[in-house]
Amino acid sequence: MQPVSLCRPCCGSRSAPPSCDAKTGLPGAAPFPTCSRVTDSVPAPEPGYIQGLNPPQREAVLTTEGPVLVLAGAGTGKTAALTARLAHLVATRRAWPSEILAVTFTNKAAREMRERVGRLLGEAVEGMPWLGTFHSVAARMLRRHAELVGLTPTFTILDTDDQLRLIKQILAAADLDEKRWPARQFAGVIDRWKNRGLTPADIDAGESEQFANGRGGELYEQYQDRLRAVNACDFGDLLLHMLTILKTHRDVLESYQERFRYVMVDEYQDTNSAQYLWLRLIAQRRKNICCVGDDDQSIYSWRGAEVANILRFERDFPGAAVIRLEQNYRSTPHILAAASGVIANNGGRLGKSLWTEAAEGEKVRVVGVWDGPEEARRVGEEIEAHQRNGGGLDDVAILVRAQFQTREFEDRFIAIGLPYRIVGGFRFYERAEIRDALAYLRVISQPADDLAFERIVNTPKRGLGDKAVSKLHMLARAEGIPLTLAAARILGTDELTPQARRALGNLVGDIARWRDRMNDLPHAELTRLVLEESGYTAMLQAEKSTEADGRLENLSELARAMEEYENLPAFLEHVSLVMDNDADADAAKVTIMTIHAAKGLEYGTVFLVGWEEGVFPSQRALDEGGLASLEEERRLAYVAITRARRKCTIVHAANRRIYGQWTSSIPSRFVGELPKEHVDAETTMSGGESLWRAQWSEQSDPFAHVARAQGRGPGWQRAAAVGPIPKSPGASGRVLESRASAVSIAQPSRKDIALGTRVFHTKFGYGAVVEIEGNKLEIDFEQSGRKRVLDSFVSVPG
DNA sequence: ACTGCGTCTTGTTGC
DNA sequence: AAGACGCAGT
Repeated sequence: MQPVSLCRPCCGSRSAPPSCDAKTGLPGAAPFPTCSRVTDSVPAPEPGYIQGLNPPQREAVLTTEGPVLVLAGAGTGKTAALTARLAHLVATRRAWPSEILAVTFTNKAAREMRERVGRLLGEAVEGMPWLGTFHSVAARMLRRHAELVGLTPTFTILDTDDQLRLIKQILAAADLDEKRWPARQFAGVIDRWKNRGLTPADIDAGESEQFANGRGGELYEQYQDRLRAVNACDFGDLLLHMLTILKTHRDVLESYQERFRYVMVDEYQDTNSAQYLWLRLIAQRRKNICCVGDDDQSIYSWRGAEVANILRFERDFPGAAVIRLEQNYRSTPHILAAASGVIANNGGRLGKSLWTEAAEGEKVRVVGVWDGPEEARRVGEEIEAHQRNGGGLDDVAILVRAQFQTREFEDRFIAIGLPYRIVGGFRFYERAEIRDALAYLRVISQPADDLAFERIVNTPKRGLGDKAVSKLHMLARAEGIPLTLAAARILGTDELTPQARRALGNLVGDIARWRDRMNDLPHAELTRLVLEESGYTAMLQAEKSTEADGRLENLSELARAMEEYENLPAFLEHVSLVMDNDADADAAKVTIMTIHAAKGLEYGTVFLVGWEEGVFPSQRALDEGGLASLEEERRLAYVAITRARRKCTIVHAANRRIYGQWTSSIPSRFVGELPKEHVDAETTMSGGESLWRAQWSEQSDPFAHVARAQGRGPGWQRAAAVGPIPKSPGASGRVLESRASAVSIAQPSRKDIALGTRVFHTKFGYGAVVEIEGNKLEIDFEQSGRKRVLDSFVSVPG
């Protein structure tokens, strides 16, 4: 290991650099062990993967030994640096591709990295078996050691749906009221435990209190037992089980510590505790771990991500080199400044200042529209204009906060014939027919998969209802065998009605036959055969609706997709881990997706829609998460803006239908946080300004005079201001409440109000405070009953 | 055992 | 508003 090419790691400048540290100005940057060898004045030719990298990027690539934290702002060429680093490690023979662990969060990111490394190195990437998402890498490891946690290597990975059904069964068996203790909630509790790396044994009484009056731990254990019994894992288990194995089996841990000479982690700010512990165990020995991340882009705390992991990296890995990538290659200065202006409102950041050499470009536009449909119309028109100017659709994206917002755009784009693609949404593999088909395949390849069996036992209808299935369950539980086996055995008894017995007999026979054919029939063919013989296709054909036609099409699409995989298990693995499905990525289309899904991507033209209080930031974040979740929403805004290369348009609507109710809304506070000098605001509703004015009439809008004095539409000013809601025709009391909670975080709560305080409200009169939640009060009014109001609207008579 | 109807709840983000 | 769920009817 003595590559000559490494001898010029310092910034790559032609003249001998003074020192790396001086150049980057970074304290604690690890010295390059090879620097001293730069002696001659004839530099070796620079490898291709280094060319075009800026000094800090080079440093990130060439600082191979020891812990490295790369703080990479949005659009700073993080992936370029990461892939070059990978290429470098391989090209200089520091490690074989199979000796590098490289984890990302999304399959997209993993795929991209694989492709780029491939391009840098030629064919050499063939074997990068350990490049993938946390979950796919963990699954791969777990399959090798499954028996250490009581599974077989063919275990199934359950999706949320299966998981929920299993939990429901357990809660029902425990005789818990499903209303009082919803399965969803318990799923959340389990998830959080697993994210934190806690097994049932780690749940103490306090933790256990989180569910069912302290029975949480016990139920968690039952759930895990049940999973093991059906030879299955949920997502959290992939990591948790591996963690358990690494902790309890020294030999396994050491083999991985030995194997992985280098560890690289993308999007480090998104790691949860389990992932963090897993990484730390593996990297502990060699300490060659390079984490890349951006605390400002941490947007997955709801999934257990701990920003703390990145904030404390230097403490975890003493002597870590910290490298900042701050030159942005993506966006115009206006866009960058807008994003920076918003994110500057957050506290506790590591701090980075992005800069760019790009030409100034256009300011960020803020557009106010009347309502949701008009928003879609406006965006549609602008995209058509963009097309007329020769712009391509592939370079345009519409980013929404939540999935439900895509609907409006979909409707509109269908109407005007604008090609679009919705990323995420109703994912292919989550559709009922696909899940049914997969369940058949799971039953065939995995005899213990009870959940799959339950799913298909009566789909299509074959007269096996609840009664028959519960008898099966009883037998299975009594004998401790999987349902498929119980089914075969129950046929020999007279437990079932003759009709049910015949139906079940057929099914059992079918499954046995299909299993036999698994080896001689290509799996795609097998799928077609199963769908045909099970009567599933017939069932859909009988429906004769356009919907059913679509489903049939989906099924043949499924069979086609399978052909690309080596065998059935490989395909099933792919399905359980892969969420994105790019069926027809070829045609030029506008992309509609959530901001979360857009992380890591970039587009020339970006529309950020629905920037209204309650939508973005989302009402839920405002209600439950306090400041922390508001800041996460703000980071989301930062991610959103920084997706744009040249053109960023932010849209907010004055009225929107949410959960079936028309709601009038004020612009998002994030709109108000955009630095004015980088923004062009316009309020172009089809009704013109007058309509806006009429709506937000002065008499009911105490801020109208402020707005007018500023010469802007009132909504604009209100983004930052906090006040009562103007009455609009559709506005109801409920709107007022939700608005109140929307702004509550910005205000400190009052000191002069306590439970029982008698207060006065200009509209509702006198009443007593019965509940205080931050600055929201619940007041029992003498005249008008109980209401929730903001404390700033009441006075204490005295 | 299945179907249709009415009632109820429940509403983000995704590996 | 939409989907899940429970109930009664066939």
